[in-house]
Amino acid sequence: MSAQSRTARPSKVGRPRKQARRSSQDPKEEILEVSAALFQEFGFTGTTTRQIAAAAGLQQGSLFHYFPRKTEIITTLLDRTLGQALRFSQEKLANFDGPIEAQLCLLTYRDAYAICSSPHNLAALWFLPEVSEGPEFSAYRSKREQLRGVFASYVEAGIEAGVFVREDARVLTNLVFGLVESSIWWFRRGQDEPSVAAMQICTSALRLVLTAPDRADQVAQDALQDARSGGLLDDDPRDDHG
Amino acid sequence: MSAQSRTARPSKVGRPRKQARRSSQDPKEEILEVSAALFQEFGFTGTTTRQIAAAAGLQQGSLFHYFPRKTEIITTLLDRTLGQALRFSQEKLANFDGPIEAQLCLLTYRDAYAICSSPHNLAALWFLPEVSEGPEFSAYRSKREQLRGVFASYVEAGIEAGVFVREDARVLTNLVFGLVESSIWWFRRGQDEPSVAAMQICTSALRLVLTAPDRADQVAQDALQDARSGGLLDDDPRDDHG
DNA sequence: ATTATCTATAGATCTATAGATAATGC
DNA sequence: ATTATCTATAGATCTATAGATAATGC
Repeated sequence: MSAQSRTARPSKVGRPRKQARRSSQDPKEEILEVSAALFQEFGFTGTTTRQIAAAAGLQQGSLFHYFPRKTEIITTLLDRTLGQALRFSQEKLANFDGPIEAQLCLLTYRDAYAICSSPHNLAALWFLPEVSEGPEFSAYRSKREQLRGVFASYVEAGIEAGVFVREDARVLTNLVFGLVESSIWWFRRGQDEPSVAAMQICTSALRLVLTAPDRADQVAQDALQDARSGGLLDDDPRDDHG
Repeated sequence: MSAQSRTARPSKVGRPRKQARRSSQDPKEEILEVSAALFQEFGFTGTTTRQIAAAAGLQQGSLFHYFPRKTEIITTLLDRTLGQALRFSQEKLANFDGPIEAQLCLLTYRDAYAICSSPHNLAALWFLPEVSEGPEFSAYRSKREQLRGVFASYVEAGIEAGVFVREDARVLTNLVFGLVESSIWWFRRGQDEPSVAAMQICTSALRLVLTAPDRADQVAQDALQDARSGGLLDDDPRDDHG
């Protein structure tokens, strides 16, 4: 999380590795990266510390120099996934005074973009059974529920204003949230373009909620142009939702 | 799968259990049920045969009388999840000659209903990392891809006919499929009503794809009424998609 | 002296098997 | 005799720790 922990620093001190390093990355970062990939392939319990160590180029026991327990690897990853998304909605979006449909558009765009542009599909970690059910992760889950709550508040405001369809707000929120998160499963990293996918998702979300759904395309285009010229989408949204 | 395997038959023969049975269900069924629940809580690798046995009221070793290996428990469950959904689209829906939007409506309704009405949220098993990535499950995955293919063919036909929006067919398919499957994560068994949720989902799907999205509600209502009077939705869609 | 690694291993699992046991059925 | 169960255990893990080792830095 700290700026320092992300920088590459191939330390010279310490006993040399059995197998020479290939990557000149911070070992801790490398462990996190390979773990993210392995967790998605084998699950959390299904991934062994031996596998992680091998993928990161260490011996099994050496892993514990960086993470005292296996669980801390995944909690570190989870910690990184929602911070910016929440900050965006609370700091930037809250001060953006466009119509409610433009606000929901930006929220969905931003979140979808974050999911799609994250290099290791970190958002998928929330769907690991251990994470979505285990008591040791409930603090992380409530952070995610907070994000869903932001979606809910915008959906409710839109219904209230008569701009969104008068349907069950909870279901409507979940459909929008589900639409955004579906990109976790179909977006192809390296082949698809995050900004294109995010635009398709945000337009689709508007078609779902607007009482005048044919306006969706226009609303989405205008909202994004507005936001861009207002500097609302300036910062790189990477390392956001995952 | 066979009719017989689902019937309750509390056998009198054999050594009595250490803990007397509570349920008078077929033990094999009981094992499948508790396993489904445990897999969702702890994952496949994260669920031990000891946990399963305990939940089913047996000793750990006795489990292997019913399933020679742990993997066969989950493959049996997966086997049950897509059969009817595929059969519906291939046999019934293929012979239904309504407009393309009505056909997609019925497909989404039927699939969403199956997901929501399944007692143990079996559709969630597809999202277990071991299942969605492991080579030993690729045969099961391709069955699921077949279902996605059915969705794709309807979406493509609708675009071709000019009734659906001219967007990337692959993305549009995935958004619709994602919308349907999102119910896996938000539908509350026992609280929400499957038919209500399925109707909301199918209407929303139409709003996503139709060039005239304001027609969505009307199209969905008409399509379902038509299908019901035509006997298309007669059979109980339980034990379908999961 | 400090650090990053290695090696070896304790202790706790976990799956699956072998063989005993206690019912019913014939 | 057949069946469904139990008990005990082999063999293969898996996480985490302890202590040795091989670098750099002072």
